Amino acid sequence: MTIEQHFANIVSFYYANRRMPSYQEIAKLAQFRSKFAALKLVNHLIEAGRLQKDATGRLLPTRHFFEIPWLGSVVAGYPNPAEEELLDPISLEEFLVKNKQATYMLNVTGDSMIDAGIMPGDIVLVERREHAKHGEIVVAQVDGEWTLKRLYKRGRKVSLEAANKKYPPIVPKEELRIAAVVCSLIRKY
Amino acid sequence: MTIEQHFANIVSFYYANRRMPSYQEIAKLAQFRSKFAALKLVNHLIEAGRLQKDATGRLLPTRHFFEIPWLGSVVAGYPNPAEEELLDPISLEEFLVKNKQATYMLNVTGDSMIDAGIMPGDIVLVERREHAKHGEIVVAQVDGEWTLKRLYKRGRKVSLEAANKKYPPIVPKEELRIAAVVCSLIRKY
DNA sequence: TTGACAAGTGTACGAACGTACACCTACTAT
DNA sequence: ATAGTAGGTGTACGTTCGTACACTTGTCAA
Repeated sequence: MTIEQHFANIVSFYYANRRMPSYQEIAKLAQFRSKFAALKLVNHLIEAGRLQKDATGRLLPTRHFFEIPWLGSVVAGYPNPAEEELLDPISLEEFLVKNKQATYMLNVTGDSMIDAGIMPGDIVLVERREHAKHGEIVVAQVDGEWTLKRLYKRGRKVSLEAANKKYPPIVPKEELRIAAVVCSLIRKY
Repeated sequence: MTIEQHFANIVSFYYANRRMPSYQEIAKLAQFRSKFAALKLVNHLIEAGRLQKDATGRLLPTRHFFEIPWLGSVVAGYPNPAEEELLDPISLEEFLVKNKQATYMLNVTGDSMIDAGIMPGDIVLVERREHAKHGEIVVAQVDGEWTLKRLYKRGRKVSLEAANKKYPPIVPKEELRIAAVVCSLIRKY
C-alpha cells in the first residue's frame, strides 16, 4: 500500500468515526501488526504537513481533511485534476461562515432579486447585524413587512431596491429595521 | 453556569482544538474540580441528544456542532431565532457535497449563464461525471473548447444552450465531451 | 427542623494511549 | 559478497483516559 492510500484511509476513518484514529487503529487500517510502524507512518505524514499533533500528542485533522479541490475557472479551460491544483483548496464551512454564532440560513421565495442572480428557491446565508452599508443585500422589515432587498444609502436618503424592474424601490415611511445582511448564496441543483 | 453555556463551551473547544475535550478538560471548561462532575454533565447532554459516545467511550461531536440554523423563508417573515427553528438545521458540507471524491470547485467567468442566475465571479461545485441528463448544467468541451452550459437532449439532437440571449446554442460538430455536472452554486458577497 | 435529592469533591482502578528501544527482515548500492 | 538502510515486529513503560464509589455540600419542600 502506498502512503497515499494510507492517508486516504485515515481521512476515511475520520469521516466515518468523526474522530482521528489512535495509533492502534492506524496500524489496523494500514495492516501493520505493530503500533510503532503506525507511529513512523504518522511522523512521515506530519513532516509532509498532512497530519498534525497537538501539545498532548493527539492527532488532529488538517485542512487536507476538509478541503474541496479548487480547479480554477471554467472558461479558462478545465484543468486536469491530476495536475497540480491552480488555487488553494478550501473548506466550505470556513469559506462561507465567518461568524458562526450569528449566521443563519434562509430560504428565498419570490423573484424580487432575480436580476442580482438570487432566484426563488435559493438559500442565503445571513449574518445577524443591524447596520449595513450601501449596496449590501439585507433582510429588513419595512413598515411591518419582511423583505430581501438591496440597501441604498445616499446621505439621509435610505431605500430598499429590488433587483427586478417589476418592483419599485421601497422608501420606508415609518421604520426600517435591518435584521441581517446576506453574506453568501447557495443553490442546489 | 447553565447547561447551555457548558455545551457552548464544549462546542467552542471543539472548534478551537479540532477534537473533543476529555473529561478532565470538560471539568476545566466548566470550572469543576472533579472529573466525575464532568462525566455527569456529559451524561445529561447525551440523554438530551446533544453529545454522543462511540463504542470505546470517546466523545463524538453531533450534528449540533456543525449545523447552521435554518430559519425558513424570507418573505414568510423573519422568524425569531429564539423561537424554535422552523426547519432542521444542517451542515453545509453534508448539504452540498454528496460525493466528496469527485467534487471540485470551479470559478465562473463570463455571463453566458446569467439568466439561470449564474453570474461571473460565482463558484460552482461540480461532480466529475461523463453522462448528464437533459436540462442539467454541465462543464463540457465542444470542439476543443471548455464551456459551462445547459445540456439539451432531445432524441438524437444534443446541444449546449447558454442562458443568455446574446449567445446562440452550440451544436457540437465533432465531439461533445462532458467533464462534470454542476450540483450547486456558491456566491460570496 | 428535617429529610430528600441534586450537584460537586476526592480518590481509586483497569484499560488504552502515545512513545521508546532492541530486534528482525528485505532491499539497495557499492 | 557485504555493509547500510528503510520499514515492520514485539515488548515495555509511564501517562492519561473513561468509569466507579463513597462522601460532602447546598437547596427546597414538607
